[in-house]
Amino acid sequence: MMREPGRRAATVADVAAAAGVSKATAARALGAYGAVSERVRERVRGAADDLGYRRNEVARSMSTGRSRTIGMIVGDIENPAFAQATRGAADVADEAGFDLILSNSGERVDSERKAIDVQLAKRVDGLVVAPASSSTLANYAPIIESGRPVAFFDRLVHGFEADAVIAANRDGAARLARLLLGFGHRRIAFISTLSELGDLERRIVIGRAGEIFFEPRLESSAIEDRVAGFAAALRAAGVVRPLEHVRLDARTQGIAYIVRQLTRGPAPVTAIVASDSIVAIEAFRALRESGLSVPGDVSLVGFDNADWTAVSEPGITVMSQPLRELGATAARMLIERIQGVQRPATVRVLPQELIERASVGPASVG
Amino acid sequence: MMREPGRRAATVADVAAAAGVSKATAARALGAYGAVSERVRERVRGAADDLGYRRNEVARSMSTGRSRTIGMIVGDIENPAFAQATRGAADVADEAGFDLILSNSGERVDSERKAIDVQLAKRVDGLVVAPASSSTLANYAPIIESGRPVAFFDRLVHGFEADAVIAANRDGAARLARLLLGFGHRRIAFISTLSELGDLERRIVIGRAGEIFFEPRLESSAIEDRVAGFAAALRAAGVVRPLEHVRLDARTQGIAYIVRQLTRGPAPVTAIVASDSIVAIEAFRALRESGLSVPGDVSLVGFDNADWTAVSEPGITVMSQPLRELGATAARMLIERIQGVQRPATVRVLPQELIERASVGPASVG
DNA sequence: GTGAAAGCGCTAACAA
DNA sequence: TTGTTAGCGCTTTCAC
Repeated sequence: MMREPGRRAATVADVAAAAGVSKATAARALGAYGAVSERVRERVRGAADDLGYRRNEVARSMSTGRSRTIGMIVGDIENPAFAQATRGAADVADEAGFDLILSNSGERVDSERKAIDVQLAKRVDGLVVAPASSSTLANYAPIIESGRPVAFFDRLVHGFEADAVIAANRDGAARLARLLLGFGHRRIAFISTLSELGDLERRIVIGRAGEIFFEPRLESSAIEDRVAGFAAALRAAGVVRPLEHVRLDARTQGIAYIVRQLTRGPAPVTAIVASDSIVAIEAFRALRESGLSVPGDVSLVGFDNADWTAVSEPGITVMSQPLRELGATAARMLIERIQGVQRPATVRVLPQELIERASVGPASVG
Repeated sequence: MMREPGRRAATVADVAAAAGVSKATAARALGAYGAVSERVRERVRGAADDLGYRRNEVARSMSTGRSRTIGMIVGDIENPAFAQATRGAADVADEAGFDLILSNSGERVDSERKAIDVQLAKRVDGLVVAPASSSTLANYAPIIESGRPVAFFDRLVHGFEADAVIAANRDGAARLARLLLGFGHRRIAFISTLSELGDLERRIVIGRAGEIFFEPRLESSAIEDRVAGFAAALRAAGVVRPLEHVRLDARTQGIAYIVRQLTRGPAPVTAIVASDSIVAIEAFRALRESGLSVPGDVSLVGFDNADWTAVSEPGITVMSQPLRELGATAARMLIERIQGVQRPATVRVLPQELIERASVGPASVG
């Protein structure tokens, strides 16, 4: 039914009056809760249609304390990886009757905190977040205080008891490294735009099973796992200083600059592992502009099976991430919690898949 | 201040009590409206901090009728083009202190209607939407009835008086076509996954200035404009049946199939215009798999300057869309409306930019 | 099965 | 400048 813009929207009270019943009865009929007789229900529904009634979800949230909305915070929507994860979460949410409020953290801890505050203020029923920092527990404390659940995805928050779903980054990175080692590479670079710089060598810790990790932890648990897997594979192959060519926080200097630097000098790297598809594409361009051929002069592999990696020349060998599943699983775990399922905090680890293309070749002699 | 999860959240009333003032005064101090003395403000703020008070936006929306939230509905977040537009809108919204609720329409009219209903029920202050159909006015009527503003982006809704921002598609398509014509192409295909099939030839209308349009209109105004610009350029160059190789709704048959079909037979096309980067990448792969070289056998151009188009071999010549600006401008227009600016509905048209790469060559003889 | 009334947490009109 | 009071539209006891 057409209603003039500006006229006050119909409320349950209006519908109740039109149907000749009480507000409570009308609300019950409209909200599909409580018990209403068939006849009354129909009468109310009819009146609602006539008046063009649409439920005010704000008022409903107000009285129930629940909003049927989940908040999602990603590093950057524009990054296709996050876009896919968002899609995965959105589909699950939609299926379960939840809406999604989306925010960008820009991978900045303070923006993330603000985003969390805002979403909490909106009384989202729970949050799905790709933590901007794996070591800033303080950002997530307000969520717990609010009594609402949270599910992390893509990265963990060290020492924070919560549901999370991540990819098998350590294993994936190790497989990528072994692939390169198998082609005779020894000087292999690892480049990421995330996580802080610093004296990685001094922070490395070898566990009793020979596993490698860092203390204190890196900013992003995903990068930490990748670097650890990468380093462990190199070390297992006898490379003495596996961290020598690791470059984190690459945005500061610029990926192109770093690539140039790494591929020059007396002992240039012969292979590069790019920590995501954005690093990969920039590295790929930088190599090209330096007149270096892939894989002739330098082999290049990356994470994320971005669409361009299939059509570039050569195609890029990548460790594909279960992006949609990451988002979908996080949303699913969160919704379970919202619906009251009780179980200890769980971390799910999803496998990665190696997609071999043509960007890896034998190490050039040098 | 740490609060045990589960304990009731502090409200203005609690803060007021703790600060020894009335609820109204506390609310004024907290909400930064009305007049409060400096001393009282500080006392209230202090009490709020102690109690870990965080404002309940739902309650605020309830009483103000405004939610500081704008709804955005896109065809598919996973499509990088929408992801960029979303980013543009999100940044503007954020800057202006608004949040964004995001929904996918999946380019389906009924899903879109549901999404609009839900967002309206959430009492968003306004909507930014990429209409799933340029001719289904009914979907947007509820927005007007609700008294809330809407801004369309990327596509228009014919006959619907509202703010909108689109790209100069007609011009862009014509430029792309002229580029190909200049290389001697005459049999040029245009492929899109959107808009319905049907007897395009019979629907074409030539205006008195010689301009081309369709009656009834196509499902997507963007595609309509692109086809019209494309056809007009071909016709101006003396191509008798400019619509002969136009293929819409390509998802049904599959892009690969269509490409194979178009490039075979006695009079194969020598060039393809892909209506977006997803069509382009699939067409590119199909050509490759058919053993056809680009641009040797077939030239390929597209819309959207997707990242892969710069690293594929050859690089793809594209008409770049002002995606971020499309989203940002729509959000800006919407927020102006929300803030009460009065002006007639406006349609902004943003220019497209030709990025020439290596996917266009002389028409192969045949 | 239905109704009356209270209340969610905030803002806003009015009074002091 | 501050306080009192009355809602916003819905859900939810508690009676009947």
